[in-house]
This record gives sequence, structure tokens and C-alpha cells, in this order.
Amino acid sequence: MKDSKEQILKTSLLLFLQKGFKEVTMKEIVKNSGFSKGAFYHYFSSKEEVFKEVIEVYFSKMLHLDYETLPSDSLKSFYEANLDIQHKRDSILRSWYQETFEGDFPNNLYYILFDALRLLPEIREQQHRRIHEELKAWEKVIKKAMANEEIKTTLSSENLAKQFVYSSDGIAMHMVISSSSDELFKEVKNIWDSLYQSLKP
Amino acid sequence: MKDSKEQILKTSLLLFLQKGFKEVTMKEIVKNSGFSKGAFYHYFSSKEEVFKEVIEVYFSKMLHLDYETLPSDSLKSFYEANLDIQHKRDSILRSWYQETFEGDFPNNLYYILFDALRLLPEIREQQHRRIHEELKAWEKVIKKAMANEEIKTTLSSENLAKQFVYSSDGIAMHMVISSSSDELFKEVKNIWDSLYQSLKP
DNA sequence: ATAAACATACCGAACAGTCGGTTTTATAAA
DNA sequence: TTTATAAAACCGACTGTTCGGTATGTTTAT
Repeated sequence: MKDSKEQILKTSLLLFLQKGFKEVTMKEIVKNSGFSKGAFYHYFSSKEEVFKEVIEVYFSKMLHLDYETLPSDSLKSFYEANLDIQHKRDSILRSWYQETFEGDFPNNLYYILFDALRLLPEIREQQHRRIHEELKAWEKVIKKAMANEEIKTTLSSENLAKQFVYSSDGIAMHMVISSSSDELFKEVKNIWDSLYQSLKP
Repeated sequence: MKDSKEQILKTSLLLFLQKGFKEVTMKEIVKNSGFSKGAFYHYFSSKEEVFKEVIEVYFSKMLHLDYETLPSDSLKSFYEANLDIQHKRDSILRSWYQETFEGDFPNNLYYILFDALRLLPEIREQQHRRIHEELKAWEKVIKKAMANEEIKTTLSSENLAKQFVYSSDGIAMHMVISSSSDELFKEVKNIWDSLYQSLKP
């Protein structure tokens, strides 16, 4: 992509993460990306459009995870690799942010997701599918782990998968409120580890 | 409270739930509550203030739950009573909504919470405490349930409490995306029941 | 008669978007 | 290598509209 356009897109992403669609003004986008109104409207036709592209180019990819590439030989290596990827992505986003702005990273990915759900109806179905695939991937690995007796439980593989997935999202929500997301991955690992321990045969 | 003021407050709550603080205009508040600008500014000094009161009067109470009043003799009765209360509150909110507007209820309590966290700094500490108390209440009941051998697990009471609390919040998040919150309580019950079953001695 | 409760016309600021222009870059003929 | 030309990149003053909020009333209840 053209450098300038990418610069505008990236700045917009970070601003939208900070404050949501409506709260970000064209003036801010233009100023922080280091261009003018003219430059902006040379690349984008409207504020809505830059938001749409931000979601398509950056945000959707941030949430997407290709589960095929994760190790599935054991449940433990699966969830550890999962956490690792999320953590790395988080670091990239943070360093982008610190290059552009000063101050603390706005610890709320959900806010921009909610804006996307409201402004871009097609996002809902897409996210719905994403969650479905996530659960299916967990279920598959869990079934396998049950079969090789890595774990033992009375829970169905479906419910155990939900237990893992839901708990991490719940933690993320709580961290938004506490605004301490450096702790996020530590806490998810803690919960997943302890859940895993309780499943030992 | 004065009927008119309450009417304005209630309408504001429902609008803020629908679209967030910035997206709601004074025109909408005034029109949908059935009054005029003059009436509004007779009761409130600004848009920020009505938001603040909405959070104080309605929203904070919606999230607060007095755990002392829940049955603590068994973990099962505790979580069932918990779900019951949440479900009842949800019904009230929905019927309010349908009295005021047509169409589907905006299935996203988090959106207004995020606005509150941004606009009213004191809310953060308050919510932080709320979550802490919630976890402590669960922990207490779980410890008791472990003592009378209602349940048996290798998990610590702290981690098991987190398992219950986080999973329900994670489900709520997923329901925001699927926008099918009639399923919310069913799914929470399902997960809590299955978790509970796996804890049977 | 007085004050509270409401209504409405109006205000300046801020907003997203436009428009006429200049500068930079790419291409290619001389 | 220089010059000519067209297109892409970029600028910022300006515009119409909408915003939250105000000023000035009128109606209603006591």
C-alpha cells in the first residue's frame, strides 16, 4: 500500500481504538497522521470509509487466528501457542501506539468492535463465524486430548471448549474495567493452567 | 423523583444503551421523552449531567448485586438465585424499552459501561470494587460447598470462583456479537450446570 | 401573585466534507 | 541532459449543517 495511505490508516486505527468512531474528528486524523484534509480525501471518500478500511485491513486480522497452524498434538501446547500469538500481536499494537502517541495504550479492543458491529452490519456474521470456528478448533483438540488420555473429565468436549474460550473473554472484559492489560495474559494463563491441572487423569 | 425528570432519565438511559453517549443528540432525548429543550434544561444542566445521573440512578444499580441476600447454603442454589435475579432485571429493562421504542432491544450493556468508564473516572474504581466483591462472594460460597462436600475439586476456591464469574462475562461478550441475548441466560446456566456437575464428589 | 414547569426561537462552535489551487513525481520528447 | 506535460499528491480556507446550550418567553399549579 502507498506509504501515506497506510500512515493515515494506522493513525486512524489507533485513534479509533482510543475513542471510538464518533469521538474521533477529521481534524485529529489529519493532524496526527501528518497530512492535510486534501490528502485524506485524496485517499478516502469519507470518515466512514476509513473506518471500514481500518476494520478490514487491521482489526479483522487482529481477531482472526488460523487454528490449523497451532500445534494440536496436546491441549497444553495448543493453548500455550494460542496465548503466545495473542501476546505477540498485543506487543506490536502497543509499540505502534507508542511511536505515534505518548501516554498509556487504550486498553479496550471491544470498543472499536462494538462500533464496527453498529456501523458495518456485515461484521456481525463474520465475527459470528470466527467464534464458531474458534470453539470448533478447541473442541477438536480437546477430543483428541481425551482420546490419548492427556486429560480426563466428565465434561463434554463442547462444554470444556466453551469453558476455555469464555473464561479468556471474561477475563478480557474484566481487564477493560481494571485497565491493566499487562496482567491479561498472565491471568488467562493462570486460569487455563488451573483448569488444565484439574483435568489431569 | 418528579415524574417528568424520571421520564427524561429513563428515555436517556434507553437511548444511551442504544447508541452510546456521543451518538445520542439532545434533539433525540427531548423528542423521545416527549418534552422540550426548556424542560430538559430545567431539570439538567447539561448532556453530561443526565448521563452521569443515568449511570448513578439506573446503571450502577443494574450491575450491583447484594450477595448477602443470596442463599449461600449450597453453591447450586447460590448460582441459580444469581441467574434468576439477572434474568428478572433483564426483563424489566426490556419491557421499559418496548414501552418507549419499537424494534429490538440493543443487546449491549457494555457499550454504556465503556462510555461511563471514559467520561466518569470515579466509575472505574467503583466497578473494580464491584468485581472484587463478586469474586469474594463466590469464593466464600465455594469454600463452604467444599467443606460440606457438596463439591470436590483440585482447583483452589479462588480459581473456581473465577471460572464461574469469567465464563458468564465471556458468554455475555459473545452474545453481544451474536446479538441473541434471549439465549444468554440459557447458555450461562448450561455452562454453570456442567461445571457444577464436573465438581460432584 | 408567584414560582415552578414547560415551550421555542435562536446562538456560536464544531463538525464532515468541498474546492480551487500548488507542489511533487513520473514520463517522454527534444 | 534538458524541457514539456500530465497526473498524482497534497494543501488549507471555506461551506452548509448539526450540535449542545441559552434567552426569552408562556402556561400551569398553588
